[in-house]
Amino acid sequence: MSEQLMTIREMCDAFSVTPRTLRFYEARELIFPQRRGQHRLYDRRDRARLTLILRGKRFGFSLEQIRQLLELYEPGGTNQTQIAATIQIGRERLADMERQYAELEEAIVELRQQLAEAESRLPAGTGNKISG
Amino acid sequence: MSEQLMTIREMCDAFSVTPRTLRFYEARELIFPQRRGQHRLYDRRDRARLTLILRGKRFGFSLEQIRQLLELYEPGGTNQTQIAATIQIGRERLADMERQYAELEEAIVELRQQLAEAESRLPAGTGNKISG
DNA sequence: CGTCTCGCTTACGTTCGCGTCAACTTTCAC
DNA sequence: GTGAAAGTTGACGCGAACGTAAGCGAGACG
Repeated sequence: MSEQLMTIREMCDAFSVTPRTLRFYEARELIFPQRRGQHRLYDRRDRARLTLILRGKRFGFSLEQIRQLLELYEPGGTNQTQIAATIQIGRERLADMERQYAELEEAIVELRQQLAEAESRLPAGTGNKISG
Repeated sequence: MSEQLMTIREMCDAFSVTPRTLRFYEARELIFPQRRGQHRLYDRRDRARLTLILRGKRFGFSLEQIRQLLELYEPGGTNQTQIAATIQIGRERLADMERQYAELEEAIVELRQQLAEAESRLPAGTGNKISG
């Protein structure tokens, strides 16, 4: 039971995606489910990758960028040059994310200020639902 | 000179966008440059809005979401219902951003770990540039 | 045996965010 | 004035990331 294979429908329900999406990711070589005959079967690795894919998307990365990143999580080849290249890509994504992190914090602070200001223009208790 | 009007080209150079982009944002009602005859002129407000637009995009928001958010930064109408609705949208975006912030931190930690692990598979000093 | 459901592939359609002409007008330097 | 540069409005095009419909097996069920 360490493998726990899932059908495409089970995957869709678990991750809230459509079959089309999973097949699309496979076509773009982001996941590689095994086949039982014609049918796809997804194992733990596939689920881990899908988790990373969906997360990457939420951060605004393209599927191609995510595909490259995924190589970091799979010790694909032992080729030194290849590994170094993958690491380089990982560093760039990391830098992106750190920039985004800092900027996001700033934006959150600003938005909170604007919200507070806007709320002050409303009479007390006008559709406000902060607690409860 | 408190207004400091800029032409479309100056805006493009300042924000690294194309004229097409600025006209597109205007068509979508995200910015409202004044006109001198036919030509557009951008003031401080327009620049502030553009800054917010580009920032919002980096966080993965759609232009429509950004447009709605921008109303927060402009005390547009005094209609209470309208203001309350805008605030509601602002709260939702803020929640999005806070979720994203937390998730981003987690992803950064994970990616750092993966990078460290991958780097350990390389002989020391193979294209590595950590301290520059 | 028929038919239902699930999944497969192929292929065209769609939305978003612009890029890229094309054809004009406006402005500015000289 | 004249010509080049800069700006304008359509209109069509494009890549990314899927949606959607068509049509074809393969099993399960009664």
